[in-house]
Amino acid sequence: MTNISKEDYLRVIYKGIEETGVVNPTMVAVHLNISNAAVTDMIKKLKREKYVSYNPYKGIQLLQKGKMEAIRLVRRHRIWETFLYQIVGIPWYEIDEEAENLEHSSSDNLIDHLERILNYPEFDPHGHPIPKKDGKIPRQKKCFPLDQIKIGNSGIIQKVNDHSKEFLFYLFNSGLLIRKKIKVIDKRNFDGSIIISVDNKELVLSDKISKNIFVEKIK
Amino acid sequence: MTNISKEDYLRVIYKGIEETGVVNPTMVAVHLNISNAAVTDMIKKLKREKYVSYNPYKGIQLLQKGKMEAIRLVRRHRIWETFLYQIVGIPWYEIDEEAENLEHSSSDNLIDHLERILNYPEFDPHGHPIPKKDGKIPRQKKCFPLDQIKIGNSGIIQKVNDHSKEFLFYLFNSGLLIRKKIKVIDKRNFDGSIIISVDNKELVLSDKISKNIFVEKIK
DNA sequence: TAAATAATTTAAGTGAGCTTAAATTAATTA
DNA sequence: TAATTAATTTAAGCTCACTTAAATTATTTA
Repeated sequence: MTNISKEDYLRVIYKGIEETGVVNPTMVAVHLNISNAAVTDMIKKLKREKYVSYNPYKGIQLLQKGKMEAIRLVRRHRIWETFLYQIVGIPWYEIDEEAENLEHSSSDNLIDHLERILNYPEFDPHGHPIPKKDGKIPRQKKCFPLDQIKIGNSGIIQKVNDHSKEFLFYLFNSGLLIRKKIKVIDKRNFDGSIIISVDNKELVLSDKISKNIFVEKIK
Repeated sequence: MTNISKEDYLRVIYKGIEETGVVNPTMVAVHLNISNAAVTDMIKKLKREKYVSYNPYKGIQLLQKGKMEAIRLVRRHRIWETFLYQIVGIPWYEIDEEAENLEHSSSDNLIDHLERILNYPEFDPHGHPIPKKDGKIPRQKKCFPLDQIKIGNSGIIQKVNDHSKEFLFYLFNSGLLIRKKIKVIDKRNFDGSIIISVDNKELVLSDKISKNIFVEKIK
């Protein structure tokens, strides 16, 4: 048994919209690693309770109530990540899974305390904005997935979109950290991989990796 | 639905034994606020999985496996309480309920980090010992419930056994904190209440209150 | 020691959140 | 546009952790 909560569904829907603009039940099922039938059930419930609107084949939308809940959860998650990283000293590539556990079991009051201790940070260690208590989301720098940067151009890593331990551990060991400057040296069209330089070293990145690294363009 | 976990049962059994020496299903049901029948079910399961031994009307015992699990949970709980109090700044009378949420969703690794930050504390803010990683429990000062202290004698508050917000809030506002020195001025036999002095003020405490305050005797 | 009381167990049932398999519906492609 | 493919829903069923009510068993008390 998995026992995923309503909150998890809302978070996945929210992040799906944030990242790809549209979310359908299959995407939710894949992300939560459950059957489509289970998602159908839960969407019915979320719809009945006015968290989402939904039309088959047209995608799921968050209604006011659902968006608020999702943002509250995302806030809790990202504040925990920042706290675990900055105060507790958990490594960058482990904070996501710890935060995922804690986010469901912390009161708003506790989260506000953590935020104060951190001095009201605007971004988490992966570069994602931390929603304020009132739901406002800090403005992000305009940035692009690394695979869209042209040969010869440079950028600063501002965000990573995949939070799996393996992916982040790889980036960590390659020195591909937030705020690092990189330059695109070459691209291989046949497999989409990309050659970049960081810290005067050259690295070959698969398209799967480069699609999940977001950089701010610089001259 | 309440959905109390196996861990909660073990914790209640452990603390029951710690405090009164013996635990039966009814006590567990009362503490967890569920029906006796639910406890019967779970005890069957805990027994089958070798966490506890049990004979009707004879009480529940923790087996090695169950004791280890319970101690692990108690450790997590008390380290969180200490962390929330010392590092996060949550008030004394609120840490128990926050910790109760967090204790189920933190890895051993996270707990070890918190313990290090706290410099390996031996007691939590309520005066209870924090089990070490290896399961060892720090030695406590010999102490007695306040209602057993004789008139004219003094003591130092070392532990409180009721962690409810209302109880602790009352103690907090009366200045009855851990390490405080108190003296028993008088007792009323007809209702078991007791008059003590703390910080040069006199207080009347019901027997329900004084039974939950543990003091170390001093001359 | 029999009756009263208290503790415990059994029985039947509920709701949440899943599962798989089959059926339906929509979108895409030949 | 018909056939194929993909997305979605329905149906039936499972487990878990509860519930209440009734039955049983042990302990206590008169």
